[in-house]
Amino acid sequence: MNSNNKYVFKDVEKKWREFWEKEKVYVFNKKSKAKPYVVDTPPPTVSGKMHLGHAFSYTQQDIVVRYHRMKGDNVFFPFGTDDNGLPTEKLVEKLKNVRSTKMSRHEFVELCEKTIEEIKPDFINDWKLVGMSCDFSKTYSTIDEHCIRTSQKSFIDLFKKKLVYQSEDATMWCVHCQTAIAQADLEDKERESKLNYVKVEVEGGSNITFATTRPELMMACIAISVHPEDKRYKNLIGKKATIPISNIQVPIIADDFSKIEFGTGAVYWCPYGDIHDLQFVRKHPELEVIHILDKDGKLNDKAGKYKGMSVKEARELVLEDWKEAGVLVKQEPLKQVVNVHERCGTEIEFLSTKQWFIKVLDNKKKFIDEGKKINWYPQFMRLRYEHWIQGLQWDWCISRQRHFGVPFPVWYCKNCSEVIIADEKQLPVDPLNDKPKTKCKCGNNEFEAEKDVMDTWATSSVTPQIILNWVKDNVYDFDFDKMYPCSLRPQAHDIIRTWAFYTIVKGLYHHNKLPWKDIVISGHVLDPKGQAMHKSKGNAIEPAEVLDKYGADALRFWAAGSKLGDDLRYLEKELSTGQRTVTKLWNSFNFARQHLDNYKLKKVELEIIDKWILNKLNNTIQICTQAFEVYEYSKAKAAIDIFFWKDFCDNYLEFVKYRIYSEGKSKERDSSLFTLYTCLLNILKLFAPIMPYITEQLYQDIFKDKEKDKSLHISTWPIFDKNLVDKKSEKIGNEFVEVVSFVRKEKSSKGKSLKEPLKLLNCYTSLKLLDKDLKAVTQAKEIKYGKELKIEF
RNA sequence: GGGCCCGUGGUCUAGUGGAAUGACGUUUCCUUGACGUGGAAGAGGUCGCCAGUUCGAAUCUGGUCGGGCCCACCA
Repeated sequence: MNSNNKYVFKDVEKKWREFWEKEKVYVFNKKSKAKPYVVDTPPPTVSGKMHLGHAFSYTQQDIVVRYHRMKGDNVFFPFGTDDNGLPTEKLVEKLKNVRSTKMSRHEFVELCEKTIEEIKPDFINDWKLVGMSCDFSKTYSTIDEHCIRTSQKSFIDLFKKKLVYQSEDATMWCVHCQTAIAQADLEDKERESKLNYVKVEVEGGSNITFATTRPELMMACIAISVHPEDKRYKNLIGKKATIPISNIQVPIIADDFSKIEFGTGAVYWCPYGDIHDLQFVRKHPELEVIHILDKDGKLNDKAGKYKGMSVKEARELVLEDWKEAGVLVKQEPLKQVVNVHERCGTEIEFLSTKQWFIKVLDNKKKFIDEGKKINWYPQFMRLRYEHWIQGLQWDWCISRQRHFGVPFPVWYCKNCSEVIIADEKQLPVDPLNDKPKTKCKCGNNEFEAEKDVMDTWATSSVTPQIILNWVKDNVYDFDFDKMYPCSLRPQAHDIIRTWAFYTIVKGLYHHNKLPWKDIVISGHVLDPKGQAMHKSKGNAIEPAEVLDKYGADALRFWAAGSKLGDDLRYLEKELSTGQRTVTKLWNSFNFARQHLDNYKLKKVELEIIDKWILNKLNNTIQICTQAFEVYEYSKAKAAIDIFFWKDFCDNYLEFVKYRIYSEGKSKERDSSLFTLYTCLLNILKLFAPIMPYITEQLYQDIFKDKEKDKSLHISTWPIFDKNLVDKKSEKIGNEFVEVVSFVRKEKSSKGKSLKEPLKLLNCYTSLKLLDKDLKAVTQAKEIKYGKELKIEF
């Protein structure tokens, strides 16, 4: 390395990435007796390419994990991918231009497996490029045998504990994906709708007008309700109304669900138009539900002339028919918020189907109480968890009428319909290919397989069990009972209601123990205007571009700048700040190494200025350590950044140059070299979690022979050294800085160079001890000590 | 409608009771001894608004306006 040496981040990153892998620097050491620190890493959904949001949040995780590793914890930082279920199916459909509904299941599953194998290596590599210190020696996939085994064991355990049940009832249904979905899979969408007022005849010659947004369900109408206190309709309660066109006669009943003020106060009920229909039907068991909608969203036989039409088509036609019949008396525009399936944006319907559910409603209080025992960072994120639970209206529907997912370990007896659960020893099981180990209780040996697959969340909610070897198949070499729970769950805030919640549910149900001690919630990356980044909006930035232009360390430096849990805008200029920090490190260490090449660390009597900077270093170590302990990586970053750039480079290095360059051996020079060495090494360590590449390069260049650790990243985290604390030197040093900056200001305001000599400097008596330093730094020919601060050129 | 978060120089941001932090931008100056992707100095803020608590409020309380997110939504 010489002064013309430029830092080429691409070469450096590649070199150390390969080194870390070869030397197994991040591989979990099961023989270590240190305290284990297990990270329940989020398995990213395989989606072709990493996006900037990933780079952002995974970097933040990696930073805190690297701190723990250096601190001496025995870190297990696994890596897996989520690559089954609806998101994967959607991806494969898009990449291969196919529709799963138009293929055989077998064919489609094979295509999924093949496609995933094609794209996964590059996908995982993106995580390595940003410098993730995961143990990549073994990665899991949520559809591999180990995970299927774990997921199926989870199901069986819940089944035995009667925490999972099968039910045939109205459930939320996506007519596009043609599967049941869970409450957590919903998203809100505002739409312009019309409230249609329809006048219908009532027996005895009177009439009633109801208002509806869903004309298409007319053929399924089973009742009209009015508020019991509504004076307008009191005399109609109990009578029958005739729905036009269909000529169905329905009762007019009293129900306080009908609001007197909304619409006309009269509601027509066509189960299932929305969730209220369910509640209504349960309240009125005497009414028989008419199922009019098929799984594909088309109206069926019971829809009469509207049979075969989609909801949208039927809506138009019914309105036309009503208009023609003269019963559509009014239409008013209505802003309506509807629930849509988050994966495809399709408005959900309610269909009566048979599904598997995990009980959650019965234990809301327990989940909330237990949630309080987890350390949430930032703390307020716990409220999102609690509010979600409070708002839950459904048990957790885990069955999906899809193809590529973990199969239920379930058969049905062809004779008596008994549910047969697989034996735990035969997992993983595919009921379509395998058979139960024993006959049915009724003696029959013929079975029908459960064809549904599990929702991805049903599997990703057991990541702690997956990584800690609950199924004891030794894919991961752990004693589950000793290792569970994990130390940390890092994740983003949008999946608190799903991943965090479901994982807690499973942990409590299976082990009656929370899955982790800490949960750290990260934010999202936004575009420069503060909008969410979406490929479809065209404002998405690819990490590959950023890595190519600025390097991983600069990207990480940027990601470390957001406050814990906060969203962060992507402003390109902030990447160059990171890049400049890398350059500054490179240059300052480049300077220092000329003087440290043959230096051996030895104890010396320290100069006051050296004690001053070591005090600052100590404070910085303390601030960084405390910040990292509570996952406040951005505070740690700010502290080390200021220490390095302002205190160390701008001040300290300038203060000691004259001693460093002085000829021959001297106490003063030795003191400066000791301090230089100590500061530099600790700066590297403090920056190591944030910028692993440049720091490793400098460590290997300058310190490797002297410090012995094969990698900076498994060297020890700096410890606050009481012996270096010296309040008196700190005070004098601060005064010294004050005088120096006074002199700099005077020179600057006169347009003079900082090297301009001074004829005379008047300064405080307390600095008399620093006469040599002052003369060297200010270029003063003569210094007079007193109470004044004054200069003469 | 309910809840949570936020509102600090042109932009972004630190700061939960005691003289307003840093970055970017901007202006002036400084290049023989690591770095001009640098250094020094300067300009620029009624800390959204109003009221209250306090000796003292960016910080606490109440209200208000504005932005973001989550949840619920009326047939």
